[in-house]
Amino acid sequence: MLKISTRCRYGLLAMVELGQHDGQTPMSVQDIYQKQRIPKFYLQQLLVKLRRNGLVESVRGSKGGFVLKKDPKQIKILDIVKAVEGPVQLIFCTKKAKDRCCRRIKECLTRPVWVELHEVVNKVLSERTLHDLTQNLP
Amino acid sequence: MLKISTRCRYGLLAMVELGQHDGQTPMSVQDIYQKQRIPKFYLQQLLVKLRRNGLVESVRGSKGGFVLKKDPKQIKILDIVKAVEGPVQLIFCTKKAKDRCCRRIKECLTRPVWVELHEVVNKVLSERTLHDLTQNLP
DNA sequence: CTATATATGACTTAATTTGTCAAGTATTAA
DNA sequence: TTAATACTTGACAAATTAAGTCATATATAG
Repeated sequence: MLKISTRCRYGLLAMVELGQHDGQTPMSVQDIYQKQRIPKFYLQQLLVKLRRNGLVESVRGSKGGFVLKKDPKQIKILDIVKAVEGPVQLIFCTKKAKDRCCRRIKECLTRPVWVELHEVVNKVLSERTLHDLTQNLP
Repeated sequence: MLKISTRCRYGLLAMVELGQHDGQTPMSVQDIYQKQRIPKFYLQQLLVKLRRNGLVESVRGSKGGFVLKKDPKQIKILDIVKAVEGPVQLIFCTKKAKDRCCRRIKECLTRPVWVELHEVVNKVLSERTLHDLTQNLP
């Protein structure tokens, strides 16, 4: 429970790798694989998701690969997590989805903690950027 | 990823139910089931875990059931979560288990976010108590 | 004694995660 | 143009974890 999935870890690792790279020439899956030893086919899948979510750009053909699409300062960690995993929903009774829960009063007595957790996690993930990680700044 | 498991939700629901109860006479699995509709056999398992972790006391035999073992103010939500699920480890490279990770330098560039998440989650769970929930206080 | 409860551990079933593969399409260096 | 390189897609399989059930044993109030 509440474990960071490999999808997330790998996804962030790949992004950090791209962030460390020159920013001009594309890095191929092979390149990233050689640095991080993330299973190649799996990594590829994740990169596709990152591309579809506008975080990286792909360059096809020989010498192709992937490049960050934005300034690392503009890339929230939350964006990366969402890209590879979908929205971070610790519970299904946030404000937006309130109708899906709380039919029983007692259940709602437990809700505040989960909501607080949900908020605090989303806060951290949306305050930190890729830049924070590649620059070793707080 | 990062979803609250039913074990946690059920476990906390059961504890809240016990917290709402008179605190003297035991509540049977059946009683809790009737309030919360948590699958009976599953609930039982969870209660056994809560007992083994010193959060509830069991009274066997007719009119038996479960009672909170401590003052709700002394019961951290984290205790409950740990009881039903084991330690909350978002990642496996916290200070204590540092040796199990970070063999690759780059991987550690991603570590700070996960550590921060880990800490923030554990903080919330250990600051909130059962009493906070049953009393609707912040 | 008996009805009611918990205790325990094994066992299913379902869902999710993680990872692989194959066949195809696109691009470019040479 | 061609060979090499790389991305695209969707299906699939293995492994792990979560969720839920059951049978049997043990304890106790009345």
